[in-house]
Amino acid sequence: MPTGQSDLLQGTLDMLILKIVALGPVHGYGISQRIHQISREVLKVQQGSLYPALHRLEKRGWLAAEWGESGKGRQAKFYKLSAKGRRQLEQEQAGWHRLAGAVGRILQTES
Amino acid sequence: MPTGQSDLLQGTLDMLILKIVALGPVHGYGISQRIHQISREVLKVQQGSLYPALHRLEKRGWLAAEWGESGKGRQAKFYKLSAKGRRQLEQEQAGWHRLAGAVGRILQTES
DNA sequence: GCGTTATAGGTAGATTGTCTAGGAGAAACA
DNA sequence: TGTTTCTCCTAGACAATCTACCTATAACGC
Repeated sequence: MPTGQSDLLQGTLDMLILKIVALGPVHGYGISQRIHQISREVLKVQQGSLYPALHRLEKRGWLAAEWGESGKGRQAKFYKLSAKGRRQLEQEQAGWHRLAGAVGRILQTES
Repeated sequence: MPTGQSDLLQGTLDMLILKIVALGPVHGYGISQRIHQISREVLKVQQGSLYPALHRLEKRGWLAAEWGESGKGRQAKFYKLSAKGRRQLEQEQAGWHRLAGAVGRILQTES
């Protein structure tokens, strides 16, 4: 648990959300489920982290929200990626690979 | 810049410090230099992050400090890894691989 | 009918880690 | 003499996540 009490790597949540939404419109609850599933139960997004993050991303114009009907007959807020959000996702992915690669190099250093 | 204004991936600093110290005794200033060099200038540890982190790690018993002479004729505080610190490093490395792998799986997901 | 679980949205406050922006002193170099 | 480099440090701000809570409806077991 590098982040102490965290179920995530701090700073990656926005990128993960953008990525999931890029796969197609989803509602918030579905985003947390997909992150959990695709990560094979490794990553877990708490609701107290998820919803503030979604509002943050919408406010920055990276996501657009629309109320609709979930597959289970309930009202849900569906998010989709804006063009700005897609550019942001690309930047964040590039930054991730840069930083994760650098961390990897340090961890691999011997003697 | 996944972490916004950060030069690091939040939560990895302790692990990086433990790893560098595991390579052999070093003083704080040297740790930041080595992280910068080994990461090929990608990672940069600010002094305002470094020293609090070192004190934190020492307080937790993962590092032991001792004053000595740096190669440049100056007094410097040299850190070495304790047995507890070595175990902690192993755990943090395992956690890193778990989480970074999970993030990677999500980023690789297609359509 | 009743309680529980799952689905879906949300907020408030605390914690924590890192950053910015300072300060200090000694050595080396112009 | 002044500037850069080396080495240590702290205070306060900021941002992200967590815990803990709230609401409401559908479905299921009993």
